[in-house]
Amino acid sequence: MGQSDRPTLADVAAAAGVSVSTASLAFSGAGPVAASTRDRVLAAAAELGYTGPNPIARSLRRGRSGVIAVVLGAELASAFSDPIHTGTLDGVARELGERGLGLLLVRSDHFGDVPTLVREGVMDAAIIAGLSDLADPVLDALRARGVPFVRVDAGPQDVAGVGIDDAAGIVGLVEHLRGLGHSRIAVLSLPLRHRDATGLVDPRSLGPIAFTPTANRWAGVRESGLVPVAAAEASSSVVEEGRAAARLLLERDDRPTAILAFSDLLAGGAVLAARELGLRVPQDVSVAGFDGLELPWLAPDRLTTAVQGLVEKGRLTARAAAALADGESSPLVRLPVVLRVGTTTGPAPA
Amino acid sequence: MGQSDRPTLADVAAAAGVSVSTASLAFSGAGPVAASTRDRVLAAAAELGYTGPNPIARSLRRGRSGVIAVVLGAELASAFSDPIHTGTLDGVARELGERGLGLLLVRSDHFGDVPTLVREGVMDAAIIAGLSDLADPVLDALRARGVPFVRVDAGPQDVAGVGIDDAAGIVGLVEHLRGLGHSRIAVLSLPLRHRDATGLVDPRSLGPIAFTPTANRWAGVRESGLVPVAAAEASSSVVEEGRAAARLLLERDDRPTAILAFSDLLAGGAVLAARELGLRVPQDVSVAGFDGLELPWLAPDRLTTAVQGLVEKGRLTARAAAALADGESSPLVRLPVVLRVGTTTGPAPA
DNA sequence: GTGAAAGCGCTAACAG
DNA sequence: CTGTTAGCGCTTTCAC
Repeated sequence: MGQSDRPTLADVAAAAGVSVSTASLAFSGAGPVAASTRDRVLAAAAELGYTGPNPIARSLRRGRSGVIAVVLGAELASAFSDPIHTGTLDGVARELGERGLGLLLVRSDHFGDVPTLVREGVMDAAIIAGLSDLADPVLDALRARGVPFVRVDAGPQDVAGVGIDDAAGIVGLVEHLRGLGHSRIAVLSLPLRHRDATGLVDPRSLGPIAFTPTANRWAGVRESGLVPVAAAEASSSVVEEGRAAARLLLERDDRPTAILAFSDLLAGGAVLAARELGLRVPQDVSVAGFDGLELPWLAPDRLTTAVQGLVEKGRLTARAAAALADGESSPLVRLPVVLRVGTTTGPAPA
Repeated sequence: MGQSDRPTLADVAAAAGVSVSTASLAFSGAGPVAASTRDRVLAAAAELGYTGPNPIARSLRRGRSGVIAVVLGAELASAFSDPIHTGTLDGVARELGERGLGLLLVRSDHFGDVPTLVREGVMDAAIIAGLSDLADPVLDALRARGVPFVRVDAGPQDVAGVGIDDAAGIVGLVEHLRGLGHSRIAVLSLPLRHRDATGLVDPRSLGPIAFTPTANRWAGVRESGLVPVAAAEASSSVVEEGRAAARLLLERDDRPTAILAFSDLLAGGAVLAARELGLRVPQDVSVAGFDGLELPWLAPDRLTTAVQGLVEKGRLTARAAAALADGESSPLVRLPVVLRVGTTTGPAPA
């Protein structure tokens, strides 16, 4: 069953009594071939069990592989378990699949070496998801190879790529909470830096922020003019850490009347924490999230959140990467987010 | 920044004043080269910005691509959102990454055409996840190409591949429930067939089962000697459908004292359904799942479940695929599952 | 230790 | 419409 003894185009051509180039045309359709000739070639191919041109040889000849790499920076140690990543990845996979482009999936541990595949893998372009630093060695390796790339969640430094309008989303949420009369609002932040632990932070002096979405969302907080009464950082965007961080916020003496969480998983954790502390949501405390996930386990509650189109973001990113692979340039796209009011936010308690 | 005008090994060889073959050896280390010569070659390479042999040309020459395809049968319309799939995929990605093998991710819609990538993508072997039918056109296409493949969750028909001991897991769960005094046990099944709707089913006449894990788990039910008092089928393994299906079971006149769900997501939904109906878990009704997921949102409860090693399953599958790519054969492996008793099962009510 | 030569399987000019 | 020719960039015998 090895791949070694498969027939080649030359075999097919010989069997059909035509030249290799004609046989090639019969398969690619990229040139005039008499119908009868083509049929003869295809018949010979079927006879020999030839299933089509060897894609590697084709790639070598064409100078293009038709493969886009997706590099997952697994600082979360869980790129696959974060619905934000998988949602985007789904969009990427759909778009590339429809275009007949291959998707080479590469895990990068970020704290380890540059993956072999980044240095030697076959790819025409790359999509970078979840790496925080423009000076990342992975990016350096790609630059050295001359492999163009786009970043998901493009930061302010980027001139190309796809991102969402984080800041506007946060501003919308803050306005929503203010409209409900909330003045004591706490922020439950996504991680600020690698390896940070879950804990309270001072919202007035955060220090440098390593992750673009986190930075963008804090920018939204500033833009909205909100001065949080308190802030906590979760070590990663998972329910457990959201619960732990929210607990720190809710056990303070000056308990906030609303928690603005930077992700829906964190917000979901905050709702659980509130319930555990005997607080009613939203009567005693309102909770808002970000991303627009469906969290069926929160039922009958539904999160108030800023909805981003994950699949769409993935598709656009894939399209950008395909453009780069074609030698075209692609613009910086910033997708809008839409406020979705659920049942977890309500009027501020008196 | 195109890939087109990159230096080749010939350029490097010329610059270093050696032959191409020597330059090749300097990079691959697969032959005797004087240290001084090698240094000269590497210096010339650095000078020219040559980052190493073109992987496509190397593949063509070697007749191997170093790429393993992972075909996701997306009958769930959600291969990425099911933690079972992503967990396995994570294991596959880790193992292949460590071996320097590429992972070509291919989505297959199952009801559409065979994806172009399955027919033309570059791969030495393939891993099939989530396709139900051995006669699937995707598998036919791979066979025609001579691409060897392994299936995740290998069925009884398979002679190779990796699976888990579903039946033993179910038997263990049934024994656990029986040990607690339960005699009225209902089954909350994974989908039996494509496009089935969520609803009650007759456990004594299920008809043909299209999905291997579902079939294997029902086999476990039979093996345990359990005659369920009722059964419901969920249209997919998600919390919502588990909730809906469990509701149907719990609203019956002869309410079961325990629900045995075929997946943790379904079980989680069942816990929610019970709570909504004012039933205490486990005092009024016990719920057991399967898979061993962590569901932090169920806190403070923890599911009683049969734990499978998802990452390990992925790693073994990848190892099997790598063996196939090397022309070796690989055995059928069936991984054990381990009963984990949580807080959602307890003594049967009097 | 190093070089020359052959060729992996295919496509794209270019002639005819 | 079809055939001839020339590589794509590399690895690998095989001589020297």
